[in-house]
Amino acid sequence: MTTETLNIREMCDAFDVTPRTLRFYEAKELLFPLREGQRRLFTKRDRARLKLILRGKRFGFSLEEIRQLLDLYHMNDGQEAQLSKTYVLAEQHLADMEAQKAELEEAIGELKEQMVWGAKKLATLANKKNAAA
Amino acid sequence: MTTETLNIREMCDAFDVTPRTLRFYEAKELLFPLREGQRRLFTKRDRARLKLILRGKRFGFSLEEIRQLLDLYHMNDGQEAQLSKTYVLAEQHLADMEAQKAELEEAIGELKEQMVWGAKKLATLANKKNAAA
DNA sequence: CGTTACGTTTACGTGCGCGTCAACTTTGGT
DNA sequence: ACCAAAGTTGACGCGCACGTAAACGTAACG
Repeated sequence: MTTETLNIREMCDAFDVTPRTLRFYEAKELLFPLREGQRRLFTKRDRARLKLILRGKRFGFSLEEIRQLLDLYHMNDGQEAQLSKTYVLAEQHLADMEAQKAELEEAIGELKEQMVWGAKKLATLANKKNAAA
Repeated sequence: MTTETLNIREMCDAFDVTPRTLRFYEAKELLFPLREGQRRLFTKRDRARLKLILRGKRFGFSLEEIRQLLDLYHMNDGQEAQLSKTYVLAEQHLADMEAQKAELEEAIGELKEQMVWGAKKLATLANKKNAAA
């Protein structure tokens, strides 16, 4: 094994975030790096979680929402109550994401239409310039 | 024509936002309501823009990014330089949105997998309870 | 043994997207 | 004429997601 764990700098470089961000996420209980003395060691688990965190952010979820979602990807030892609660949460998130996907597709379609329109407008302007020359 | 323009309350009800939000968007030059005395009158144009604003927010764009995007849907009278600049911006936004769509699909797939896993776990726990009874 | 590099905690600062008064004008109803 | 409802402009406040500076630890290198 080359690098079982990453120190904070390696972690930052790997995910293009700042140390502050990683410490902040730890304080918010989104990450749980090991400690070597007082230094943080980020495990494979932390890397998987961070990937999901950054993805969630891109989808517009708050860190608190993401924290709850992360539990789903960590349903190892939970009791049934906790587990099914997490499951329900995941269902809602899934619904949100599929709604967002639908809206995104609609928005992409509309934006493309507008761009076709803009392209035509640009073409006519270019023609006028040529005609004037 | 029944209601050519909406006052602030009607606008709020129509889009489920607060007056503060509408005034804030106007201050940020995202909306340009007419004035009847000092009161705002929101036109069809404002309604179209607000719809796009709220959509943009759901996709995680900042108000400033949205403001620039809105110009595309308003390419009426611009000069060629401005227009082609806006077009380039739109291309980037489109690329962003399609990337987001791809990632969203991936995320949906992964989440579904995890949920299948969670469902199985829940099933085994339910079985154990029945067996104990 | 110093100092340089990297990491740590603590704490205050910042930009965004509004919320929430306060004080005032304008309008419609009785 | 009066009052309440609705709207207006400041101005300050707040939660989130970090940025940033200060003061300190420690490990390694020359």
